[in-house]
Amino acid sequence: MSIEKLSERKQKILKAVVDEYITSATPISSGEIKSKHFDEISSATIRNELSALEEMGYLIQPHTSAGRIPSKKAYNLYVERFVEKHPLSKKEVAFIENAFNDRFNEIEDIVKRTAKVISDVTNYTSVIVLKNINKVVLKEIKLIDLDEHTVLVVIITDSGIIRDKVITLHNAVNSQYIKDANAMINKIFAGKTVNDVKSPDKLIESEMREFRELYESIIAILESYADSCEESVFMDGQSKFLEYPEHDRETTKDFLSVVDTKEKLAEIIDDGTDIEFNVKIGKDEKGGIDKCAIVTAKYMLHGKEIGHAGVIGPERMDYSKVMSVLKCVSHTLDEIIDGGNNGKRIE
Amino acid sequence: MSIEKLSERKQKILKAVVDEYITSATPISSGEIKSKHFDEISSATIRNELSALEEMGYLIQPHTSAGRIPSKKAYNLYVERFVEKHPLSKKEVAFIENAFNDRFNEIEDIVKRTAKVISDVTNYTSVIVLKNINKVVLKEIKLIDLDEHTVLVVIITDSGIIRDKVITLHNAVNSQYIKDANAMINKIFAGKTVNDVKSPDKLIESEMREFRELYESIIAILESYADSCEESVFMDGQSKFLEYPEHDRETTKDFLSVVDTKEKLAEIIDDGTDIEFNVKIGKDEKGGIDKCAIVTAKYMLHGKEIGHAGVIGPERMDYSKVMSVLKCVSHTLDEIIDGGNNGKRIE
DNA sequence: CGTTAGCAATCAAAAGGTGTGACTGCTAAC
DNA sequence: GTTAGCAGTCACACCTTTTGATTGCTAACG
Repeated sequence: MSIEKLSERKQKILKAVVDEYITSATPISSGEIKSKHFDEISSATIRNELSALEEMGYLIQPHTSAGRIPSKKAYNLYVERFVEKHPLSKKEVAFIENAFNDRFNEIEDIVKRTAKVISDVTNYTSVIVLKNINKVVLKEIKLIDLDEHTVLVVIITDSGIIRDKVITLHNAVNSQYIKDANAMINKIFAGKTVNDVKSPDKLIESEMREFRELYESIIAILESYADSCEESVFMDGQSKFLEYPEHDRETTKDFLSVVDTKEKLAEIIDDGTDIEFNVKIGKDEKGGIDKCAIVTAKYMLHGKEIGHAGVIGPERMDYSKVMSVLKCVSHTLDEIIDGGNNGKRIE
Repeated sequence: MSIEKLSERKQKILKAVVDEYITSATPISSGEIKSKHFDEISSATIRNELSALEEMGYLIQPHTSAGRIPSKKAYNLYVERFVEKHPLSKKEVAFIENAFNDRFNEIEDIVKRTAKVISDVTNYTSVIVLKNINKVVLKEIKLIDLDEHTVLVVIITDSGIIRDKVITLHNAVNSQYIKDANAMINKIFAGKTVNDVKSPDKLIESEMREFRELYESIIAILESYADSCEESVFMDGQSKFLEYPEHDRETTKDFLSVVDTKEKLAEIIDDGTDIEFNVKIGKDEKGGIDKCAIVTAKYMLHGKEIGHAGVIGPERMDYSKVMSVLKCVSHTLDEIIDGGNNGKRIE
């Protein structure tokens, strides 16, 4: 799999095969390439080159009398070398911008729209995974006594995301008790990550014995918070998966079982590597879906990673377009959020 | 489609056809019925009866030399008349009880488990829709000033479900301002439904002009709250859909496009009718999925409807089992929640 | 030596033909 | 009303043939 030296012409021919296959999904013949890309050389010459490319593992012949289709190796090379800037049409850019050009309420709403717009413009299934919140740092925990048996717990993190829950205590408590508990809890939790807090140590437990019931409830809330955040996965355009004929029953089943467990999906979309774009072609030990390509992009906000957006489609997906769309959506989001219009109408 | 008088024997034969078809998914012949259900009468007689049932629209013959398959009409009759109590095996009941016999944190967690257990035991795709919260009555809105530009808004409803959000104000405010605003807001909102509040009238707007920014933010939160609650849909076992051979490409696409838009799905699962079980067979003007049956059950808690749970499978689904499972899960949930162990380990 | 034309070889996919078996519908007798 | 018996039907499986696209090879060409 080292970088073999491919002659200029071989590269051009290989690119031609992939380009053609992306749109036609049928094996590409030497004649087709000649007529559409290389009218100056004969089909026989192209045949020789194709034969060599097959030898090198870039092309596959389904059967002797068929044209060639690209191998995974070819797609990987294609993504690495041949994906050029795909200028989106004015219509497409307008469509993307328009999608956000409307009142929106909160993060969830924005994310849903983002998923929808990506799926609509690319015509593939889109997935968005919000960053695992376990790494978020707790800023403050507020306890507010509603009455003597119920307390409202509000969790505030450094990213401003909060969660709350009303808990019911078996023993009656008063305001002072709550204040004391609050001080103690903040002393322990403030500045820690949700993950740190999830597995409390014995020492803390003994310190908190006075507020045992309250303390345990808070731990439970944090756990549930961490759990629920782990799975903030949004999808759109699932039904588009079946618009591609190579997605047969088996592949669709595979796709659905990945989609079914959000954790698996999140792992695939956000695989921990720190690069802008990631392309996974086919299925390997580390997951993926057979006969499918998954293109993911890291989404940033104010220099911080906020999540990953991805697209699931056939191996022969329109990589340039997908990448351009992911980039354009990212840009648009940036501008809108930076506009500070959070929660207001954009005008 | 009126209730035609079917002789006892016709009914028995029709039931036999449906029962057989549910397990075999192949057209049922007269001989099969004779050997498995009616050894006392001849296949010729059964043929005559089958012929009559076909005439009446209960059965369909894919072609002259094939057996018969049930029509939608047959399924509807079957569900109405022949679905008997299907005693779940001890293993199944234990499995269901076990699923909840563990620490769980909050409503979302319970719902996810419920979806999973229903899908696992029935082997169909499960869907749970939590009741549209728009009908929930607002009990109180609490404003808590965090600092002079940020206020925490907490919404408390009669079902104890709350939501909160930190809002940022452009103009600095003090505690007294917040207190006044809080009083005013409660005067207006308390006792109303979220839906009522979503479209405020002019009069209120003029009353609130002093607190305009705050007021508008709260309306926005309520709207977003209503929106997000409308879509509390949970699914499990999507990939099981393809385990049924009659679910071809077209049907799967249909299924996925319903699943794709949670609103559509929610509408199908919770169609507003006030009956315990609802069975939708095939697709009609009011939605549904072609070649599929959707069985839904109303889930109650303390006499109040909390949502609907449903199962999506082939038309020939095991209706008795599905209904029994839905009932059993409902029971188990009831017991666990009534145990008051909300947020604690069950022992 | 790379390139090319020409041509036989290959093979999937489509089209056509045949047999088989599982049913039914009908008829006539019970 | 029920039944046995039998002819009729038709999907399905299997095979063969045809078609057409495409290749690989070879020999000639510049």
